[in-house]
Amino acid sequence: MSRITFTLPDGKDLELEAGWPYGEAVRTIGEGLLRNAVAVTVDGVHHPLDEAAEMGGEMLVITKASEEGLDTLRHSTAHLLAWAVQELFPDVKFAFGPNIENGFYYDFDREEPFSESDLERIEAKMTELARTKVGLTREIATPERAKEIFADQPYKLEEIEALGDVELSVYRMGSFTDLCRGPHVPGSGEIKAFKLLSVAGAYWKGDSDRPMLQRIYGTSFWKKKDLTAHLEMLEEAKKRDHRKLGRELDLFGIMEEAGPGLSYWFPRGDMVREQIIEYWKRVHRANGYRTVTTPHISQAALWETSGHMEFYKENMYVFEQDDRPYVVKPMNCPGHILMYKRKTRGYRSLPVRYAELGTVYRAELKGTLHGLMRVRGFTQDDAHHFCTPEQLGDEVDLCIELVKEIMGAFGFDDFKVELSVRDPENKGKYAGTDEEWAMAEASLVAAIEKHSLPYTREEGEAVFYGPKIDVKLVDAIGRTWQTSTIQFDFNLPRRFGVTYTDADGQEKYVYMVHRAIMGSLERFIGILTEHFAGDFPLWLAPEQARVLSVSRDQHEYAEKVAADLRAMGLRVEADTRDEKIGFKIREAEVMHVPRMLVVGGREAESGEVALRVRHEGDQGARTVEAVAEDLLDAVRNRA
RNA sequence: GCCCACGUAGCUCAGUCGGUAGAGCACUUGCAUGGUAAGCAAGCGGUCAGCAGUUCAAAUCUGCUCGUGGGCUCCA
Repeated sequence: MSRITFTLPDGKDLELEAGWPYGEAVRTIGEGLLRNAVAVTVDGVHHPLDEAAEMGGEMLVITKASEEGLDTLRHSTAHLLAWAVQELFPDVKFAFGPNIENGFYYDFDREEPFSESDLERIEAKMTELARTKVGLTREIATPERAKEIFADQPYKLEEIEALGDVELSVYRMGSFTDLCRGPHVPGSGEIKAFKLLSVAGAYWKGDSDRPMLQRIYGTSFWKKKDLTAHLEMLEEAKKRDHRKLGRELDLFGIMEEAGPGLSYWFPRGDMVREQIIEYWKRVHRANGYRTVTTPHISQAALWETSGHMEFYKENMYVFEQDDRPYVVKPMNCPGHILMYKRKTRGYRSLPVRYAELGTVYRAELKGTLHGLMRVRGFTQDDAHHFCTPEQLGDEVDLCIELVKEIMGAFGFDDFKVELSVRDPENKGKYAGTDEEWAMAEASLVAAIEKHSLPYTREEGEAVFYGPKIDVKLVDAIGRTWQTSTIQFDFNLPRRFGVTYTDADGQEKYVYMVHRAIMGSLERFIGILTEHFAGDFPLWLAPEQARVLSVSRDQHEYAEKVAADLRAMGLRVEADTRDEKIGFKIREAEVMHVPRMLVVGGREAESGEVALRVRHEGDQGARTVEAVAEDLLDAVRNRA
């Protein structure tokens, strides 16, 4: 018997008798590790633990505790789902079933749509099949052999064809066989805590010209406890849904009569919006930006120059005036460029930074609209930096600084950064020179690293006109939202001839940076609503305090207290209806008013208020001055 | 745009087998002036999203349209 050698990540070598299962190699490292092992990878190829090892190589053990381990479980659960579907609906054709961020899905081709009750049946069948505790075994197949196995599975055959003449791997779990790279858990017995969540349509390979399949989504965990926690998070997200809170708290909404994707801001919501705008403008002016305003419509000629009429037309609202085509602006950049170009610019006057809360309209596909998160009319917190190559680093640095400062003001301090660069294989489809791309990328990396933000590099994810950084934030219940973006543009300066005169007297193209921090104001307020669950901090709350009179005799005093507080710049209303105090408190609580100032006979007498804090309850009597000071303090500290 | 589901009063929802609609809250009015999350009573309010069809009869069945939701796709 020959022996084979595995190299472990720590550099140590491990020997194994050829033909023994990989699990034995893992056992040599440790019994405990074997118990927690899911599968192994040798030279990047996945193998089940009970598979006979034939060749040595670099070995990695996938454990349950790792992210990859959980991904593996979810992928295996997708197979279990497919197996259950195969048992219940033998005529179904199978497409793909990968793990995804919080779970997994599997795409099926079936005439009849799956119903909610089908999901219950499938889930019950999955539980039954998982309990058979069969192993998940791997088999190597040539394309010819794979075509035999999947003779009646057109999607698998298409995939085998696409993969070409390579060694394929096939996984079997009970009577279900799938073309799959793996890895998988050792057996169905590992799959215990899972739940099917929804059915939706999905195109084969995401291509709208290909057949529409039925996608079943689900999630899976090692422990019941973790599944329960995840399902509770989903429940919590439902409770925080900004569409629901927007209606309940009388903040914003979409009017059916007016059309889809168009948001309306009611008095309370508009107040929140105004606080954000005021803060945003203050911060920008303090950081060397000049705020500007550009019109909502302009002649289409402007968008011919920018290239939008050619490449973005289906997303634009185009109409006619004076026999000329006009466009409702989908972006603010051309407007800012015109402003930059209104005078000649020398290198001494750069950088120029124009910022605008510019409302833009885009004809998004109807099916993609979603509350405030995806609308057709929205306000970008847009800015454009025009600078020299030497200034690039500082400009990007400023952008990141502002992202941290502004997001920090709203309580977000956990970010995920993605750097999107060119597809190195396909440089031809991008604007700009190699030199420009290299310099832009270097300045982005330098800025990210200076702020020691962890980031991922996404090859080929850059837009054609330049590399970019996208920042995602993590909210109160752990969800991530993409908000900020910092993008270079090597395209528009050339199209519009945006230049400056350098020290050497030469006219050169400016470097142009687009950036948005909140992204869309509407969407950002939607995110904030969900993040705070409707409990906006005092500086944002539409109504910071409500004075509640206990009985008729204090109505006048209540109005006076409210008026005094308003005079100090606070947002305060008085509830002087002839209702019981319990009723008024309930209404104020339901509307998420952070402070309630109860005034009865005693308080009217002493010139005080009884302070009630939302979520904390009755705090006892306070002077009006003390309450005012406390409120003003909270607003100043943006608490 | 595509697949699936849904659309009943301002809101949340009930409505059986097809027999032209109900509740709670909200609103209006009256009584009650009550001390920390819903006082009592009466009243008003619906072309059952819209249009067409089947039927003696449609909220209910069918088709189309609009809107909403879960996704796909798009985000030059």
